[in-house]
Amino acid sequence: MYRDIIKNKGLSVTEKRISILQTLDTNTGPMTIEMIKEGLGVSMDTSTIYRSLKKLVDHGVVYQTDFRDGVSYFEFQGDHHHHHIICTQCKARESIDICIDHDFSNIQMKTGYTITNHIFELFGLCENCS
Amino acid sequence: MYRDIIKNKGLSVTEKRISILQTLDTNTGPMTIEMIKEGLGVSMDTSTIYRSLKKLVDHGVVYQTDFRDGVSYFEFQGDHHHHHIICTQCKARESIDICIDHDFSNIQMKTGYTITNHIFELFGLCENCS
DNA sequence: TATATAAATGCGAATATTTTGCAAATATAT
DNA sequence: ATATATTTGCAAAATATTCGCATTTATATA
Repeated sequence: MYRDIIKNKGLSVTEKRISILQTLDTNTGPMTIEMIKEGLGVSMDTSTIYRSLKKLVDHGVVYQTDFRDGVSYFEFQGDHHHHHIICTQCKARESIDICIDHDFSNIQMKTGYTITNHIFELFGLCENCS
Repeated sequence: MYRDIIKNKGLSVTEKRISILQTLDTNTGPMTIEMIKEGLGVSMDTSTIYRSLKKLVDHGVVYQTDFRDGVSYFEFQGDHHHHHIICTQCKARESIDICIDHDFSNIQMKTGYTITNHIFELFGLCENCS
């Protein structure tokens, strides 16, 4: 339940935030703010979407990523999340089901940080563009 | 030699590009476009810096990353490059000398992509902000 | 359940990074 | 040395993202 996910992170539970999570979870693949705004049933101010997502990302509920095309992308992150590979020429994009080591406890120890989320993306040339 | 690095990637060798690489290599830590512009001895148009960096990044000569503060960061990438951990609250940032598996040959096989570069960054709360 | 405090939201506008088109200059290949 | 392809500067435009403030909504405590 989205309500619980939000609550368990110590965040305020609002209808807006639930809607955002639902929208991300329903759609497959990363969404931009614009896409989320359209995907939502309800009307929501853009700044609200930005602010909500920032909280959700910082608490590891949503995966935020960057495909270097000038916009941020967001994806619901249940227990898993996946990464992507992007063609720097034609901008094609695929999900990859790997496979970086997500155990960051060493780094937490060394740095003293509490790690809540991360970004990992691969770039290159797709088969056609190679 | 910067000249050779550029040439070996099949890119045109220009004084501008050499200067950019030199600037990145001289300074320690990730630089924004603004920082690069100031760090350069010579005058260079902003769009030239952007365009040059795009090429250098796409060919794996420069590491481009995103700390989610609205600007892109660039770092010279010799044989190594390093990743970072960023505090989502106070924006503090440290380098980490790990340690993700940089052997992407499996993924290249599976996807057919030729991987030229990637991004990997950790986010969380630093000791003070925890 | 009612009340006080804290946090989230909408609105409007501002900020500033990044991109683009075109002509001139420079690099590359033959 | 010449022709072709690429890069650069200039100036302007596009647009994602952020911010302040008043209002509404959520949370915690009695």
